[in-house]
Amino acid sequence: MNGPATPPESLRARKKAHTRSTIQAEALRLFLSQGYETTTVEQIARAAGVSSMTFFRHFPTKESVVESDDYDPLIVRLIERRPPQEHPLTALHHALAEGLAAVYTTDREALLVRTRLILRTPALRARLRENQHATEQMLTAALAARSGGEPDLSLRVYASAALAALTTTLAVWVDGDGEGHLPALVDEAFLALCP
Amino acid sequence: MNGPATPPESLRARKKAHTRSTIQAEALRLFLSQGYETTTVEQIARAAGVSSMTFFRHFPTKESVVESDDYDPLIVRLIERRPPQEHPLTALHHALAEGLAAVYTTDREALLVRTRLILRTPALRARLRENQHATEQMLTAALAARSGGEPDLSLRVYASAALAALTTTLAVWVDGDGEGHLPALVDEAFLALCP
DNA sequence: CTAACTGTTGATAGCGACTAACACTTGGGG
DNA sequence: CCCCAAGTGTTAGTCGCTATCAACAGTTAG
Repeated sequence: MNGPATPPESLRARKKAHTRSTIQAEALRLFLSQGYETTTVEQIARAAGVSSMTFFRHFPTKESVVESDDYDPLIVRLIERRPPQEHPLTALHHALAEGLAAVYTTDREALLVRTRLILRTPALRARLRENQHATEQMLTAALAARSGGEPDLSLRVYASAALAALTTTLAVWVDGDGEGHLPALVDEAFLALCP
Repeated sequence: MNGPATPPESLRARKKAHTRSTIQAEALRLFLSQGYETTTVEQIARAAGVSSMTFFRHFPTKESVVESDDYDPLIVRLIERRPPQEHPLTALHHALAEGLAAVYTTDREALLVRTRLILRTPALRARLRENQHATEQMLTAALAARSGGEPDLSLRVYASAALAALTTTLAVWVDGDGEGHLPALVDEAFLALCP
């Protein structure tokens, strides 16, 4: 049942991956050049040389085409690596800062462009918050596992507040057109939250 | 331009208000009995004895029919009443707690039912988060006005973190089917955030 | 090497949220 | 009493998204 009869190197898989990335690239290009709302799925599909049907076969919704890859597992691992007696907010601070720093140093420009698009498009912003809801529960679980306690109200508050602080920091960074040093802004945000 | 030629007591205005509240009531009833996604605007309109067009004349979207009335002005006023030297998070804590307590004591059951519906419906949750984005900016501005400072990163972090904590508290309250004492939960949440 | 199998795609049809254009009814003011 | 405008219904349309069916190409078994 689960045995992959087609190894990931097969021609079929490569073709599929190519179609997918073409759609994603064309979508981003169109969104940035003419706006998200005014771009139709039909246009994206045409630009990628496929039919609208194929678009939805690769992406469940129009919004999902611009979603970031899942950093959740990375963050969870970073949290579990923090010392157990460390305050939850401090642990979140360091784990999130570390994870973001990795993206910042390698993909700064892409991060700026995509974050700007997301934060300035209501539909994408809503989707982002929805993803954060899932991330929040992962963070809560990771915090509970680290300290050996239960995922109670305080841990959930820490997780949601930390994500809110991170998003706000990204918003400030984008508002300043990426002028400031993002890691420093993150530190400033968490410094305010847990002095 | 803005002069209300028709006083709010006119028959026309009363009819309009009546239609609006009928739509809202029927929508809520249908959402609770058969779910949000599976309820169509057409059904709501029929149940309210109007056409689908009329629905959209009163509410811009299907989601907006279940939106809470705007508590933002109330909260802003409560914030401005806090002593200027008080820590921003503490000021937000008391202002939000006070505002919520008013609703809690008078409309506890309605608050529970509506919050449950919103938090368990992805589309409504997204809309809630989108509203919070606007609320966040109002809170930031109110904090800045109170302290006479600028709406900088730290104030924005406080506002977003406080709203996240409040939402998380409501989620925990709803998960426990409204068993706990909501104001106590709010205090517990903010106690964790600013000890 | 061929035949059966499986995954990717396209065309068509359709639903539901939402909008625009036009005509009709009705309450309110002169 | 009559004209205006607010409120509504009808119709037709766009767009996101889904379901169904058929065609075709890559993969694998015999």
